[in-house]
Amino acid sequence: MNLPLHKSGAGAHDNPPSAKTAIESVYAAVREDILSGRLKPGSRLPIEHLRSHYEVGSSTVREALSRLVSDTLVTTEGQRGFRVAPISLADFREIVAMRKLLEAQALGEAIARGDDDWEAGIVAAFHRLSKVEEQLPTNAVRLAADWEQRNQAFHDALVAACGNRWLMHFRAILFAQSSRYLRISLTKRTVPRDVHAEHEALFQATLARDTELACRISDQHIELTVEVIAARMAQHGTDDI
Amino acid sequence: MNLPLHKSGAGAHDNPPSAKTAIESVYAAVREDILSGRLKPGSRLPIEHLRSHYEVGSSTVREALSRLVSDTLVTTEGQRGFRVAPISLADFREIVAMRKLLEAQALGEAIARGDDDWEAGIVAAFHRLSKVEEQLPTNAVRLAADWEQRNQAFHDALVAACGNRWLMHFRAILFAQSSRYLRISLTKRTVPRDVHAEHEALFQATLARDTELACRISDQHIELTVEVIAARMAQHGTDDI
DNA sequence: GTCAAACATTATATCGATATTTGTTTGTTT
DNA sequence: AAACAAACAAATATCGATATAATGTTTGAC
Repeated sequence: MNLPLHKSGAGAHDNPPSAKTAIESVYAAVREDILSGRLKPGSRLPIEHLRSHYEVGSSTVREALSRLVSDTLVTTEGQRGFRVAPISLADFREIVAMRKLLEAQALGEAIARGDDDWEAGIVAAFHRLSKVEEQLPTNAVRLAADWEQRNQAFHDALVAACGNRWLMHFRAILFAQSSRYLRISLTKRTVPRDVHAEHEALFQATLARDTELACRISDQHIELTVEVIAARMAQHGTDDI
Repeated sequence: MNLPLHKSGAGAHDNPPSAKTAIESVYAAVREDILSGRLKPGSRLPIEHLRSHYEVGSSTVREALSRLVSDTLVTTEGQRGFRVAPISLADFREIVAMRKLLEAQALGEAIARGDDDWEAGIVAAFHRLSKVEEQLPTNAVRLAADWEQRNQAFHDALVAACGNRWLMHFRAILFAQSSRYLRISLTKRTVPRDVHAEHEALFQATLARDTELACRISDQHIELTVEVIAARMAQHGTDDI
């Protein structure tokens, strides 16, 4: 967990805007702590604990947690308080299935509708991602956060021209859920995989406007994470709860 | 809007469970008021107003509204309070596009995995729906609420065997959004349409396990609502905001 | 007559205290 | 010793009050 951050305009997120109000600060902080795994899946989120930790009132904490509920990062039942949403291999498989569906759909629409600005955005994002992926083998741990940011930016750029806001919304939710799982595998690589090659192939196919090929690569790209996570979770014994 | 309901265990919803706590009561009530159109799209949701109306504290209202935010039925920006999520024809078109995608996917998986219980559930739900659709032409207004409930139950039954919880979750969100629009057209029918025939075709194709046909019918079934809503919204001048 | 700045008003965001509920421990009974 | 019940402890849900920001209005200048 972090140090108190109330009224410090920090927070390098794009999805939850800038975080001006106290609720938004706590929302962003808890969200980040969940995504990063600092708050363990299934663990309780005691109000009083968070309240003193973030130095805010209890209602503020409750409201922040409430907003995380429908993001499905936090659960709440009856009168038993809040919990970090649990994870499981089965859940991850369902997330992956959905991501394949939505990502392919978004990619197809983006390819059909994208203009020159869209292409330029992809080129730029791919360049930034490539830069960090070159050094990734030697400096994996140090660059992990940077890579994750640029990876997301690249994938966002690919579908930026997709006109459907609902598709983008659901896609963002699933991406956040995925990253909870993927951070498990960031530190130690169990399944060999040339991620950069996948990204490059996706990059080429998209700019060539080859929808069918791009979608096929996207599917594989997402599907490959399953093996990685399955291996890690089996090894950790984290496959339930 | 409704009468106060705090601590009265009412609420005929299934999605938001039974509503035991005050927050859940307010959540369910506001949700229903939004879906039914009693709370107009884009209108403000002043805390004090709701507080006295539902006879609860302000924090309770805030928390209930917060949970509606990520359901995308309520919006909130900065320090400007809460609003009912706006509607627009463009938004509805995007919802429809997503629903076609997800409904077809869910239907396909359900057909592939469904067992006898699944079939039985469909038969029962279809029977219940048919009963009310027979009388619909003569008694449209009186049966509207009943029809809506059974219609949802039927469509839920069709995809009940789909194993992907995320798919079901997103589907439920979109269904709720849709119903905000569809209630506009429930009272007065502008575009002639034999809904029962569509339901029967969908019923037959699904039980025959003809995935391709069922998905095609499902697509058409959803797509047809666009014309209905487009006509109504143009006529109402509600196409923006 | 238009614009802008200070003020008043309204409503939001936030807080800490209180009342219920849940979970646990202790003590009693068969 | 096991099962049950009552009392205790911890944490949640809820409340109303206060501080703070946003909005609307009046006043004053150009």
